Formats: sequence, C-alpha cells, structure tokens
Amino acid sequence: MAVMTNPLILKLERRDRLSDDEKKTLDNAFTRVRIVESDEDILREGDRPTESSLLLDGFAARYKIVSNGRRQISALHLPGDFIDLHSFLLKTMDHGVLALTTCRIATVPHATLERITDEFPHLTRMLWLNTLIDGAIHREWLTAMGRLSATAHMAHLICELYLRLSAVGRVESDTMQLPVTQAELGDTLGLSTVHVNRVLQELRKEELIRFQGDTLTILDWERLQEVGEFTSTYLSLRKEDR
Amino acid sequence: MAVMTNPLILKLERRDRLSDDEKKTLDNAFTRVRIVESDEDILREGDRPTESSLLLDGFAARYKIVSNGRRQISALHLPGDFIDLHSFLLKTMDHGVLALTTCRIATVPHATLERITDEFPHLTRMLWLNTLIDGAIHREWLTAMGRLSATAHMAHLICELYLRLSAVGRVESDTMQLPVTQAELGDTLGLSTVHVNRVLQELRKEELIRFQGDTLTILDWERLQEVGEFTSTYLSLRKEDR
DNA sequence: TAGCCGCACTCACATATGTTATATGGCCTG
DNA sequence: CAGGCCATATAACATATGTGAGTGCGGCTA
Repeated sequence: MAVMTNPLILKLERRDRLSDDEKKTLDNAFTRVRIVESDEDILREGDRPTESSLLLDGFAARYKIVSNGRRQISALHLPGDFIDLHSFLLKTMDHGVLALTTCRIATVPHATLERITDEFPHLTRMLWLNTLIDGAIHREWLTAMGRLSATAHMAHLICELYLRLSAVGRVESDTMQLPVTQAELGDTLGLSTVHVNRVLQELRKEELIRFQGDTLTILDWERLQEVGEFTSTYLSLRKEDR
Repeated sequence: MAVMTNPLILKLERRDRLSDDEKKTLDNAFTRVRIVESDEDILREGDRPTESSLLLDGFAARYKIVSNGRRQISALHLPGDFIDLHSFLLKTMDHGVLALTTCRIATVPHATLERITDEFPHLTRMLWLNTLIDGAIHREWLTAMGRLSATAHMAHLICELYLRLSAVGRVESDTMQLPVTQAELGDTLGLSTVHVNRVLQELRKEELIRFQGDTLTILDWERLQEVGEFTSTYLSLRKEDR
C-alpha cells in the first residue's frame, strides 16, 4: 500500500506528527488485503484472531445479538478505522463485526504489532490513542443513548459521522455517503425501525438534513449540532504531542 | 505503597504475569496519594491533567451533564481502576469524574507514563489492556442500554460489579458493599429514579438479590445472570500472555 | 419484461418508562 | 432531642417509543 493513501495514517496524522520511519513501519505492517462482501461477518463473537483488521474502504459495524434476536450495534466503522486492534490484547472477540457494505480490509499480524510495541514507543502510543478514541466515542454514545431524546440522538450521530468522515477525506461540501439502512440505524441508536423513520422525518421537516438513498446532506450544521447537543472534543481532532 | 497491596497490580495480575521489575516500576510510578471527599469532583470536563489517577479506595463515576441538567454516568470505578489513564494520550477531559464515596487516589505523572512506554513494552501493553477493558465494558453497557429491559439491565450491572469487585478482593461470600444511591443508579442505567426503585423491588420480589443500605447480597447468581443476559467474557478475567 | 424482495414509509394501538407528588424513616446537626 | 435533610418507597397519571400490519416503490433476477 502506498503510504500516502493509507487512511489510517491520514487519521493518525490529524492527531500528531508521525516520522517517515513510523509511517513506513506502519504501512509495511499490513501484509494482506482482503475483500468482505456486504452483510458478511468480518469477525464473529468468540473468534480469537491472530491478526488485526484495518478498514480501507467501506462501512462496518460492531454488534452483539441478545436474546429474542434483538441486535445492538456498538460502533460504526469507516475507512481508516482499526476494526479490532483491541483483539491484539483482548484475545477473544466478545462481539461480532459485520460488513455493512463491501469492505476492503488490510490485516496486520499480532506478532508484528508486538514488534512495534517493542521497538516504536511513540507509534505504540498512537495506536493506543486510536483505541482510546474508540472508547471516548463509546462514552459519548452512552450519554446520548441514556439521556437524549431519539431525535437528538440521531442528530448527534449524524454530526459525529460527518466529522469522522471528513477527517478521512470522505465528505464533499456538506454531503456524505451513508450506506446504512434505517433498521441498522435503529440497531445503532437502540430504537425501532419505525421510530427511526419518524425521527428522520422530523429532521427533514426541520430542514436540518436531506437524506435520499445513501446520500446525506447537512442543510444546517449549526442547528443540527444544537439539536444533538454535539461538541466534538471527544473525537480528539486536535494535533498534539502524544 | 507496598507492592502487594496495590490494587492495580492485583487487577493486572488477574490478566497476565508481571515480572518483579515491572511490579516495582509500576508501584514506584505513583508519587502522591490524595483524598477526595464524597460528592466532590476528582476531575472536571475540560481539565488537561498532567498526571493520571488510580483509585485505591472508594467508588467514583465518570459522568457528563447534558442540557436541562440531566446526567449520564458512563462508567463506575472501583478500587484498582485507573480513573483517567486515557488523559495521558487524550489530553483533554471530555467528561468529569465524581467521587461517589470518600476516595483515596494515587497519581502518576504523565512524564512517568511516557518513560514506561519508552522502556517497558510489556508493561505498556498491560496498561493499554487496562483501557481496552474499559472500552469493552462500555460496549457491553451500550448493548444493555439499547436492547435490554430496565430490569435486565440492572441485573446485568449487578453481575458485572460483583465480578469486578471480587477481582480486587472486595466481596465476601455473596455480599458486596455498593455505596450508590438509586438516583446514581438511574444516571448509570439511563433510567429515572422512580423506575430504578420499581426494578429493584422486582429483583427483590424474585428473590434474586437483597439490597439494604449499601449492602447488596446476591441470592441467586445463576438466575441473576440469566435475567441480565450476562456472560463475563468482556471482562477478560482470564490469564493470558499479552 | 414480469415478478420478487428489500427498504422506506404510515397507521392504529400497546406499553415501558418518565413525571409529579407525597409519605416515611434514618441520621446528622444544632 | 427537635428539626431538617436525604434517600427510599409508592401512587396516579403522562408520554415517548415499541409493535404489528400493511402499502408502494425501485432494482435485481429469472
């Protein structure tokens, strides 16, 4: 893979400088690229992977099934996201990961990650940071889920996805591709499909967004943030020494 | 602090072997111990700490306030938990941390953590692991919040706290001290105080728990796990090479 | 080109949980 | 030892969101 097009490097460089050596090391760490088709599992609950997966292209979801078949999505992953960097140390997958679209995935052996942690302290911190941001997003989702109305929660999610996608160069002006069904949004927000639809209607009626097919356009960024009580601190988009 | 009584070391040794050198390094890293009284903030949203805090004794909660004063607790912390290890790399606190009881806290300067990451790769991985477990707990909470009934969610939380407390030697037979009000439980589960009370009544009526004052006794561990759809994988309580 | 299937969308109705209010009891403080 | 405060407990009522059923459209596929 060419360094300049690796979306993980793009993502990390939004947060801190990487040396050329670090970039090369990171890029070379990925030994294999594979394709997973839409609606297939990338990883299953109970798996003990020996490599970690980086999403190069496509959308993926971490999910868990509870009794009576209900599903909760605990994370949405975009290009540049490490889907299961945590499996390097957690060992056993306690949830599955599903391809929401066709996904192009690069993998890095855990042995290589171990070597990086032995030899590249700063790069290690950057990978650690990457998982910490995932954690910060989880906390934010918990807050939104527990204490925001369904409409606010949806607005919040849209704001987040917009910024995360723009951080990896995937938005054009105010428009992003969001290939996620309303049922999947429901599983993400903890809502029924019917209510997701109601909430989207409301955001449309308020002229905050347009959402046709997979194309979501933000019509009023300021008010959308207000409705979703959104502030971006938790995404750590500032460049700092880490 | 004496190595043998440091609850962080106790916690990490449940997950992997630590060398004597690592234990000594870790223990020596903590330079200062302070007390925070009940209901005081240990850290505030917006803070940029230069050290990280380890909870030696007491209960603490990560929280965020949303508009109209509602509060969501995104994590409960017990003795042995690093309250804000993440601030080492995330830099800015995007949420506050509150002492639920009087807390005894040891702090380690971020400069020391940086030195550990430079010189002790395996110890670094163990600290990273520590934050990954926090993340796994967040995902589990998201699932419980989004897709379980209030009663199941409460049962789930009780199961988790029971195992986490027992991992640091804080349960006696089937009883644990849980100095958390019903209002605080509500903020944790995303429920109203009234409904927390209803749910606790139900768990009592079903003879799953007893809960008087701060003392919670588990009367039927098997059925409590069933009701809460609880499995402990996500807590990574197995000892493995990491 | 017909038929099917998935997805968005809507309606009527059901219910889990929230809200407001009040009572009770223990415990600290003056 | 009285008064006040905080937490638990309960009741009556309100509502946000879920459920089950059905329509229609657009895009595959045979």
